[in-house]
Amino acid sequence: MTFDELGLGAEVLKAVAETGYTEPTPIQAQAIPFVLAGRDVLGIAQTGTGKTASFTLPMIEKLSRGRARARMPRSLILEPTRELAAQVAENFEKYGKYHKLSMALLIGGVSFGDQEKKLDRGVDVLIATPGRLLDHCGRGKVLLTGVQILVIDEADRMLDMGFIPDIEEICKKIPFTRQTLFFSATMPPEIQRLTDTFLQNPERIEVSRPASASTNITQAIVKTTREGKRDMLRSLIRDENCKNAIIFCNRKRDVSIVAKSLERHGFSVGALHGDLDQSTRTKTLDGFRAGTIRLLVASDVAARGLDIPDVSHVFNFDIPTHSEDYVHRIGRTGRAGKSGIAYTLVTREDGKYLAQIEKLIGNAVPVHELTTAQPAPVGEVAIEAETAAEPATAPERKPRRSRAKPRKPEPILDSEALPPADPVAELVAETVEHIEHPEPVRRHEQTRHEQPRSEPRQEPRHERSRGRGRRDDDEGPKVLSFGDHIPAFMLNVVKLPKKGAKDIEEEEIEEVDDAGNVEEIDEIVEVEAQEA
DNA sequence: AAAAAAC
Repeated sequence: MTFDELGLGAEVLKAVAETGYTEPTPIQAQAIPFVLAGRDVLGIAQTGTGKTASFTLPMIEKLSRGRARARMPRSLILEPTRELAAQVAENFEKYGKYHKLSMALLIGGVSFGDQEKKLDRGVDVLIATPGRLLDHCGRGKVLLTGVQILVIDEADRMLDMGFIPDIEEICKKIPFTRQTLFFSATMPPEIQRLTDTFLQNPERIEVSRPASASTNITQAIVKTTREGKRDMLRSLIRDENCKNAIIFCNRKRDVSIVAKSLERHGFSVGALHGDLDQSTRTKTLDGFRAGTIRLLVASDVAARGLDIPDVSHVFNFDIPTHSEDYVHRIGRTGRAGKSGIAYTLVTREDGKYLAQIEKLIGNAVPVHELTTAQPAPVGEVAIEAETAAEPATAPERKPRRSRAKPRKPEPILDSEALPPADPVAELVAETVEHIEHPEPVRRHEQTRHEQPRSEPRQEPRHERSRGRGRRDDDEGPKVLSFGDHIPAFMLNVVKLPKKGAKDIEEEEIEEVDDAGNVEEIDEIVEVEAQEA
């Protein structure tokens, strides 16, 4: 089967040929003729199956006839994340290079000005995330009554993210005479219901999963402890001689911390999550694609759909708590016919998540043992930043002002240089730890204000906004309904037992120490809270 | 339990 047989025009075929693709993927082969024929399509497929081109190619073909009018786009593609939207836009540019199609990318986090200018000039293809599109609609800058082709991509993810009401609102603005292409990786009942209302007599096309739990991705779990994760990660990165890697964390805060930690250890690293400003997100992703950033520490914003052809490794710094996400995350490697390696750090608290993952993929994930206990000398490790030799790559430490507790001195020996610990003794120690402190309470806000402070410091906003924890010497939250007076009972804070509290405080400091600079981490968290 | 998406 070749692309010529699908009914696409010469210009599109030329653009496809120039990218080097000769053979359509199953979803392309099946969907393209139906899209060209004007049929609604329900595509059940994940990214990595060539799904994007299965709608962009025939859309370019269809839109090549006709002209756009101001503020009335002729087609609309909805994507759940900004990065995916940008990726689809690139796809259009690549395959539409021999057509004069105008395109606008409407995503949040960037200025309205350019987007409005493009809309005014009239666009053939509008690619958008729901929030920003509705914003433009509300401002009267775009009319959807001229949309002839609507694409709803990654529908199940839109559902996960709570976008369905937005999608329904957007669909109401588009005439029924449109052609609708609807893509989803899975078909939960809620999505099924949507297809019944959005689609008319659709052609259902289902393609098998791309190499998810299959041959070209080698998977393994690596046993570690919560405290030992960053050490273990570095050992793995060195051990594996990674070309590049995506490192997934479950929380945005941990993305920042792990990225800082790796940076401090001289690695070439970038961080990606939804609270970073869009220009940083774009720059980081471009840098990773181009190879100037070798390690990408990311939240699940990068778990699905991102198409980076050449990712050698995926590390799950945190095991995903939703087993579906595991498949998506590891699917960022082993793409475009390449092989990939996916390691998941697992602690003893993660057992049930691992069980769910193994159930989903249908087999047990083997345990990986480190092959070296020695840290590689910095200069010899390819993946570490070229500038790693000069310790200036580590961010300069600002003096700590927010904590009275003195820093723990740097250990003389890197922990990796120590002989491997006796696993049995370790397990016993962990178990004892666990029995002594059965609840790993992490409410450090409450422990912090027991520490004397050298100078008053404003509580980071995320702590204030959550309303728990309060220092005796600050003003406290303003509660409007009580004026400035706050009844005493509202200021009661449940005190943790002294011993437990101390342990937690120490753990927090250690964590942040390794990550680099206490102040900086606090600032990051604060900035994130403000942006959220 | 968390992430994502609008100012």
